[in-house]
Amino acid sequence: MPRFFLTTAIDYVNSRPHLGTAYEKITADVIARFARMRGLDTLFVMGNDEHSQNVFRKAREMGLDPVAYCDRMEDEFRGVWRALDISFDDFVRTTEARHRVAVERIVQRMYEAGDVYEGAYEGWYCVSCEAFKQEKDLVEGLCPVHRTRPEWIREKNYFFRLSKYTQPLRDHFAAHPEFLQPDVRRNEILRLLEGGLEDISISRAGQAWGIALPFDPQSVVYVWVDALINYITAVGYGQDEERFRTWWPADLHVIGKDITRFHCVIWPAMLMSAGEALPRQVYGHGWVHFRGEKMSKSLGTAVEPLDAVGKFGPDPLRLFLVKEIPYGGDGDFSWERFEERYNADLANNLGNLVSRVAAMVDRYRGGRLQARGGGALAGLAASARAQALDAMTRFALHEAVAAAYAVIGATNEFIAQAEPWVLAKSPDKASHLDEVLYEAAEATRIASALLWPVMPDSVAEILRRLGHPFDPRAPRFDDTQWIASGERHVIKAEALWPRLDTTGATPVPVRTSVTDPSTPVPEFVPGPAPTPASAEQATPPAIPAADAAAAPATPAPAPAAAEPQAPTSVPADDRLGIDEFMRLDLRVARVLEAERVPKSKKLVKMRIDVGSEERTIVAGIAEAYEPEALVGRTIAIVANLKPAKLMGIESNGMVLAASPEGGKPELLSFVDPPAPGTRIR
RNA sequence: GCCGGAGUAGCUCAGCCGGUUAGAGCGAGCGUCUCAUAAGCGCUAGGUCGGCGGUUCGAGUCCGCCCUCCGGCACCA
Repeated sequence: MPRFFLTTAIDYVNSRPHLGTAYEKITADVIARFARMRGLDTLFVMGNDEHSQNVFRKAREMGLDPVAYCDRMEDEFRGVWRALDISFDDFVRTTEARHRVAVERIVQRMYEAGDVYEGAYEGWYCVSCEAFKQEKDLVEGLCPVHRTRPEWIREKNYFFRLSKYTQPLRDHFAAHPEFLQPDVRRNEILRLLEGGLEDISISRAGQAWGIALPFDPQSVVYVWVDALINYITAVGYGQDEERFRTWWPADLHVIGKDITRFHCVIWPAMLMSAGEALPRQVYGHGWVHFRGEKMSKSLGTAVEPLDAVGKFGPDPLRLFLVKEIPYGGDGDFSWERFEERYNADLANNLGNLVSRVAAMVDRYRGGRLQARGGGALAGLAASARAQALDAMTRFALHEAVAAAYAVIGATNEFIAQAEPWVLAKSPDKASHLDEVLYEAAEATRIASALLWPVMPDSVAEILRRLGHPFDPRAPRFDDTQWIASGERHVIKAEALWPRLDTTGATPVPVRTSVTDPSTPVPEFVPGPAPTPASAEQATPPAIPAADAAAAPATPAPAPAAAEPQAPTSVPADDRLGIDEFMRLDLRVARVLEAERVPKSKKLVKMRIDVGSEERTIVAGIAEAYEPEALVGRTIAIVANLKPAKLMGIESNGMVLAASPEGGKPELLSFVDPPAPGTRIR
């Protein structure tokens, strides 16, 4: 039997699952279920990413053994996946023994291939980001993302010769245009490859939480690298050769668009180095925004999927996410929109159709129907079936759903035209009524069956009512064909999806989840599988030796920015002493001249008066301020910063401005401007 | 700034290799049946297809320039 092996990104355990994470799992689940329907021997794997320093820390804070903490989180994740009806077959935890074996094996192979070499790294390291920072990445000596002081570390690192695989990767992309989809993401990677790749660090020294390098037990595999390997762990790499040969390479890695680089550059290069085949395809889905905004836990907009699921079960949410968001692009979720779609798609259309068909068959024929060939609707159902199949092979999940809905709409029209209630009044139309009823029922059944991968539970119920249930454990795509023989016993039952009152008079049962204040916001969320919604505009932390080209390929803990920690809740041990604060030389300054830095988007070069002297300072505020408007203005600066070059201009100091997440900076200003040079403290 | 994508009815979007009166769904308005969850069905949107110019017998549909938005990268010290 043909096989189909797909995976989703594994999740960073410190960050609870939310709508964005759920979206990835749901769409992957739809793909997996469809594959099973088509008779493919399907293996669908997910998992948790646990070897993060933050996980270790968090566990300690809670007074737990790290593994015990991860056990707890696993339960939580599994609980959510269960509630969402995600049919994964295996769940890989990176702390499992089988994963350690796989990691050791592939790293050893890479080492033996001569692709791993020893080097030293010295520099800043932000524990929260779990990434190296270059001096230029720091703001006021702090990690720009976490506002925490990075550690200066000096350690032995092992590097992977990623550079060596630049050309092989280019060739692979050229030979396999389908390797990375959708095209937008593919273009980005192609461009990255054009620029060439740099080697990357794949280890950390002096840490216990992680998997030791087989050739140097003092070092641990860098968490991002560790995480990617889960895909082969799942199929027995290093443990069960036969199983591995049976399933690898994976047919599809479903991931968020922010981590395409890891999956389309680093991961394939690792596999090439180890002499293994590359996954056939990687699909980078988009984000699910909330009311047009990126989701943010601290803003209370990280929608808890369970909120929707709690009231309606998983299917309405699953349908919404799959039907409303063209797969591959970003989408938007709002409760208003959700309710609108619920009423239109489920209550008014599919649900009502099932009700009216069942009611008529029950009333006019005692629930009995004789199967027979169909008319125009049968033709439409057949073409919808073909369209759905075609759409699914392109991962155009929304199109597949639309095809099924075309049949639902047509069936409603058909009923209105045929007017079974009129036929029922004339005994001589009995035969015609039989035909009409069956045609409507069968078209409804087919449309529903096509939706099974999206709404497995609801569809199973619909099929039961329509008298031709299929085994939910072994649904068959063949069942979406018109059945012309046999007898049906149709069951009339209560409404599947009662209409929601959206007039506003009645509070809707669903609500927006606001992060439970008692739940500490995770410090940070790296992990190879940052959830889409949480991966906002984070700055990819650089891996040592990696800059220009490689930096982008660096495991960018995008989520960092996604979880803007409540600014007030600074961990106690990260607070500063007054002496430390006093080291900052904050001064009042006056802008003498200001001009935009040519060819830059946000830089403004200013000549400022700091009382004792004049100096040049460059600030990234061009998007918020016109240079002319700055002249004469009194601002606040950090005066004792080391000089830095920006676009070739040396900047001596930094202007202070409020910088909202994703918004424009607002300069600090004074109601009654003090003299330039005045100390601020 | 560079690269890529997008800009079509109130909303969300289809419109392939250029060709009759530019479409769908939702919302809204009107009408209507009554099997059904006050659901369904029908009709209604007169939209400069972002703007300007060009190619062509003919252009949302191709070319050039411009504007706006999004994403990635390059500078947010």
